[in-house]
Amino acid sequence: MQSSRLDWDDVRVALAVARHGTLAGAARALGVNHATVMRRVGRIEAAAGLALFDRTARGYALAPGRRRVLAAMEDMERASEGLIRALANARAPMAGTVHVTSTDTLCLTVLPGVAAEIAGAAEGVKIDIKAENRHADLARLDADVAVRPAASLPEGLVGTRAARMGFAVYASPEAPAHWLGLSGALSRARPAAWLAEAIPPAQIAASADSFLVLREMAAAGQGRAILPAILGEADPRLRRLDGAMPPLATEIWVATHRDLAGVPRIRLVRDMIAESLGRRAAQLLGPAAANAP
Amino acid sequence: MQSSRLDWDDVRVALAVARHGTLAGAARALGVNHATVMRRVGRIEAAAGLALFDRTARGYALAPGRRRVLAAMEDMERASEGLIRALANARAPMAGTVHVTSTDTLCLTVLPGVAAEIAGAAEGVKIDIKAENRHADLARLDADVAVRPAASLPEGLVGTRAARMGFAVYASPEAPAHWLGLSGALSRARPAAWLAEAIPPAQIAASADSFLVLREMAAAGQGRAILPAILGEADPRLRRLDGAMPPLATEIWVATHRDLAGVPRIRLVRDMIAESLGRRAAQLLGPAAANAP
DNA sequence: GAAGGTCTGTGCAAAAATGCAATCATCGCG
DNA sequence: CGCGATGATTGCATTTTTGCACAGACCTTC
Repeated sequence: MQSSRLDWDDVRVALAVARHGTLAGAARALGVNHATVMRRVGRIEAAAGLALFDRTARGYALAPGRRRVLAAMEDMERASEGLIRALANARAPMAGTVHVTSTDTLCLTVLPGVAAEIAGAAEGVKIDIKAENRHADLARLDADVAVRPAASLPEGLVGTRAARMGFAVYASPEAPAHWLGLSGALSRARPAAWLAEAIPPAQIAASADSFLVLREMAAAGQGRAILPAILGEADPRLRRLDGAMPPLATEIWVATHRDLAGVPRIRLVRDMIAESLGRRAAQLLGPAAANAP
Repeated sequence: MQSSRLDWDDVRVALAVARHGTLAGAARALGVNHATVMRRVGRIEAAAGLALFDRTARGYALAPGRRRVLAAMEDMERASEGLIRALANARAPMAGTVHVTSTDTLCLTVLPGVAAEIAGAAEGVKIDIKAENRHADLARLDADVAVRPAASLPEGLVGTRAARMGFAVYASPEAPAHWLGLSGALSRARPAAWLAEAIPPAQIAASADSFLVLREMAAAGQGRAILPAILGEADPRLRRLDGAMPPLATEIWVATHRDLAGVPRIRLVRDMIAESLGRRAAQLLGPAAANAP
């Protein structure tokens, strides 16, 4: 093709180099010779009229000031993944409903956006979201896909850690001194363990088994609530109290029953949810819990 | 590279074939031989495991049921354009503020989204939006970029027709019989001309010089208002009255003063606004005005 | 400080992609 | 119905790309 125009496929190798930091590593990942990778990086830089990498004897490092360029290349990668999904769907059209269960927090924040993405990618696949704060249904699994903050994955389920949910303490600006407790299903969550240790029961004014309810209680000035960052940060009525609790976070698992993992449409939905959550990782983790356990 | 994996650059040629409908036409557009185009289409179909085109002796037609695939390929193209912009910006970093003027309707609907896109693409470029319903400032141009519904472009400005703004009649469900008029700067708009012809002045209950004000008046049940589809469709308080007015639409121009058209950051903003408006063309035109003059 | 490993960079031969030109099919038009 | 135009397809020569092998640089480890 023409020498001056940007070869889209070169973007893929530039991305691999940016990720691995070396020509050799990128070459292994791509399954080609490292000389090829070097020449194609040289070609894309020539086409771009600009150096993308700093070359050292130890590897290729992304040149300073190229973050936006890298982000644009990642956009292309995402688009290519969307194309691959569209092709898979055209090859073997999927249809049917996939039942997704998650906590009420996630069902009201990120999952609707994911559902819209899926509707755009696979014509016949509908997703049905069921908010369910109990953990028990993970084993019974009357849903096809479960999206759950949890320390580990129960036996019989397969899935991935897609992101981490960060927690922080939030309260209305009047800043009451007492706390709001976590009851019911929430009492197994990681923040509940800290609360039980650090805060004497006398300081707990009220409690609830839903972060959404806790958020409203906190906004009404009833106390300090431990909330997922994604809930607390978005609420203008609340302020984050940074020193009140050490950074805390939990893995978010996206899982299906082992027997269902092979069903194409279920697999598609699981993968898209995991990918979409990964894209929102920073938002889910929040500013306070960057280095939490 | 590997034969089974999707070559991103092949997506570009598949897109060209889908657009031109023939191998030869796509080859001309890409500046390569048609034999190359044919072999690369064959390759991407092999990699996809699926035929994308129906081959006839008259050309290549997109196979039925491939609309989603085409849309995904267009997503990739958009991402590649974003990459090219990011590269241009990295090559010659732009900085400074671009002043954009438009009608209050557009300033409140599509332009904020566009501004966010620009902020994501070019680090140092800020955009300042000024709502101004008068047309006079097009000639003086105390802004850098003007986004205006108008029949034609005044002398001294250069730009493109980016989309079309469709109009329809909206009213609250109580459906009053009388109308709301267009005054001030709006009296030059195309819907005003129809209103002056078709509706006797006695039937006009009130008027305003802003579609936003007219929308509120209509929502309050004060009469039937001619509104841009993008305003009327999004408002749950309003219903569209389809037979009340023939389909009507106006070109939306995205323009700069000729002397400023060469300034890189201004050119960038103008092009991104035009592209972004084009992406929202259906939304701007609305369901009623598909075949309006 | 030598040895082993990893990495970049570069000739050279093999493989693949491309351009060219010829052929065949189809459509529109006089 | 023949004629010209447009376009797909295919064989072949050429150009480009890739893989391979090797050299040199740098780091880690013993």
